[in-house]
Amino acid sequence: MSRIMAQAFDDLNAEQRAAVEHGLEPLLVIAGAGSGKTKTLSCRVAHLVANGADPTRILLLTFSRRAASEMIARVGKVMSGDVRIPWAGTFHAIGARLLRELAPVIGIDPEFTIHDRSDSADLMGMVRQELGVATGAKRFPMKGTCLAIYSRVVNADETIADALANAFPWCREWEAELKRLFAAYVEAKQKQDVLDYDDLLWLWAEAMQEPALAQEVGARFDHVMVDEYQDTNKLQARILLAMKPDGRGVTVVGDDAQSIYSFRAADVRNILDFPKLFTPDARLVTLEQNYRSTSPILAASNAVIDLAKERFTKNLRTSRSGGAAPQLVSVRDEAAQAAYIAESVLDARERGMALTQQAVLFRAADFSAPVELELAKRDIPFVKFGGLKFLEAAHVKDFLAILRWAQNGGDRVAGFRTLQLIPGVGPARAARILDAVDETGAFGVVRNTAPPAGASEQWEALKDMLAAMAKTPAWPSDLDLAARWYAPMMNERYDDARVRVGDIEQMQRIGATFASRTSFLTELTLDPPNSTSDESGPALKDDDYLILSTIHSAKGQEWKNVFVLNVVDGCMPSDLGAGSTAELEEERRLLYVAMTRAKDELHLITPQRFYHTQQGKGGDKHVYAIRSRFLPSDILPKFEQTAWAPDVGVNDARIGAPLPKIDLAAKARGRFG
DNA sequence: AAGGGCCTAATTTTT
DNA sequence: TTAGGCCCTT
Repeated sequence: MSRIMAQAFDDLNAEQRAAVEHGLEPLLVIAGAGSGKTKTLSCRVAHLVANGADPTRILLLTFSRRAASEMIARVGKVMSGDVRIPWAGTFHAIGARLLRELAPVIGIDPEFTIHDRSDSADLMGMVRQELGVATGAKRFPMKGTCLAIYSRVVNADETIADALANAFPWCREWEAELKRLFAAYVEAKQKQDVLDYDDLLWLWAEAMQEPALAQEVGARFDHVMVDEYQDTNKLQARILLAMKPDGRGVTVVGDDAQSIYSFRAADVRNILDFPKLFTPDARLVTLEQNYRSTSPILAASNAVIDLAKERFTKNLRTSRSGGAAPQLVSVRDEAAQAAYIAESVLDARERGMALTQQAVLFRAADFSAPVELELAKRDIPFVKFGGLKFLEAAHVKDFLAILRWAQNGGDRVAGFRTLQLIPGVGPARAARILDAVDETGAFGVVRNTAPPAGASEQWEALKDMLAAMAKTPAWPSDLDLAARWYAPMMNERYDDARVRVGDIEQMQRIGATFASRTSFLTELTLDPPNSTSDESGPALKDDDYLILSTIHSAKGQEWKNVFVLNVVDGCMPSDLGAGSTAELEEERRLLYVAMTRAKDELHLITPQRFYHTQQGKGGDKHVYAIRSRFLPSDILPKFEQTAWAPDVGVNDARIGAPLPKIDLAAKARGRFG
């Protein structure tokens, strides 16, 4: 046993040690925020390996990509030398890997392409159009909504009727049409050798219904560990149980107080009901000692989660006494909020706290826009996580579509997009061309099609490019071929082509690090660049930078100094999430997750007014916001309430104006009563 | 059949 | 504000 490992083991508390040293029987670890969950899990892996377990026969499943990389890094750190866990990743990534391997047995093409959310929505849109379901007088759900419903049906293992009733009640009248639509969507995917995210789980689960396959796959792994189990859905639970019916070697870890993904059909019952799945019950170990936050921060967080309707875990305790109470900061508006953050961050920096030890968290990705502006103005470097935009940009999608279509000529979404880049080719002609695709793929069909009038040059170029790509799958030179073909079209289409060219170059750089076209396209879909720093290159990585993150993306992370934006009703809870009780409770847990990220200092910020976005420059139309309902007055003593205003001056006439007196309580009653 | 222009409705969180 | 859908012109 290495010294690092011995050290890590010595630091374990009794509960952590129990989890680490537990044997083969099924094990559930309820691990509260900051209770050393990752440490416990990685020590358990190290302990198993030290006692003779084969690392290649351990399967580590996580919910998010970020959790996966964190876990892999920690396991590597705790274990001596260069022990690697080759089977570690998200459910989706592991699913993709297994399915490529199992493809011949389960009747799918091993070269399948994976569609991301927007590709899937596009295909759904095409099918929706063909089926003509949307022609009536009443509005049929939009393509994105259709996909969301489909996804719910698959992930929650529900019927369409139940999914509609549970999550999309306003679409209930369309049940029959949706059923037809989904049937056609599934057929389209199969015809095109395309899988969507849901297929990665569903096909895996279905393959495991075949006992021989389940036995074969299950027997590959002596240990299966699942992190963030509270965020798994019914389908994922089904996969786990099919692989390990008796639960031997299974460890699941999670915290029901941090369940925040029910919009993705995550079902907290998975973790709550886990022990009873087995006879005898699975062993339950509870970690309630928090090592992260100071006691005032933890007390405030506990107070927030205490108000939850339903609780299964007890309050956390900490030994980190002392420290300041969390701040509840009232500011005039979002601009002042941004200024407050910039100044506080710099102030903390002066006190010796690195920017990477500080984070700004928010409910929705665009809340951070004013903060980003302010930070840019003051030259404070930052990296933003969540709200991924890079792959959503039209030019990036175009570029990837070219590569995808070359890879899989049957991929209609990719072909449709690529073909329409050519002047004179619209939806109808593109569809006609795609209908003629056979086993000769994209190159074959282009070769056999007459060029559209007036675009023979581009058509020839397309043919040459596809020919070159088809000849020898030469990676990464395919990237250059695609970029060179696309460049003139980008200039035609976009006024800001110069900026976009930079993105394409970035894609080329990223792509060049992959071994093959297949692995590039697969990885990019399953693990898209999730921070804006990924765009601006690795240079920033060495520097000190502030973290901006959605709360969802912040899960599992911790920082010394945490700012939470817009802790007002309408933002937290989000107006959109305040419908049902269940949604509201999830919003509450979201605030809890945000607060428990903080180690030493925590600031909840409440801007008093939000300006209307549709108005001229000097416009003063605004609405008043009230403190989040998750912070009722009786828990306010857990906070230090302050008001903050920026120094007067600097070309903003609004700053420094006297505040009007308003009855916010009355406003609140009027708004929701 | 393509493409531009206008109107309308939706608007979060992630694999 | 913007993305998507629909209609009208070329």
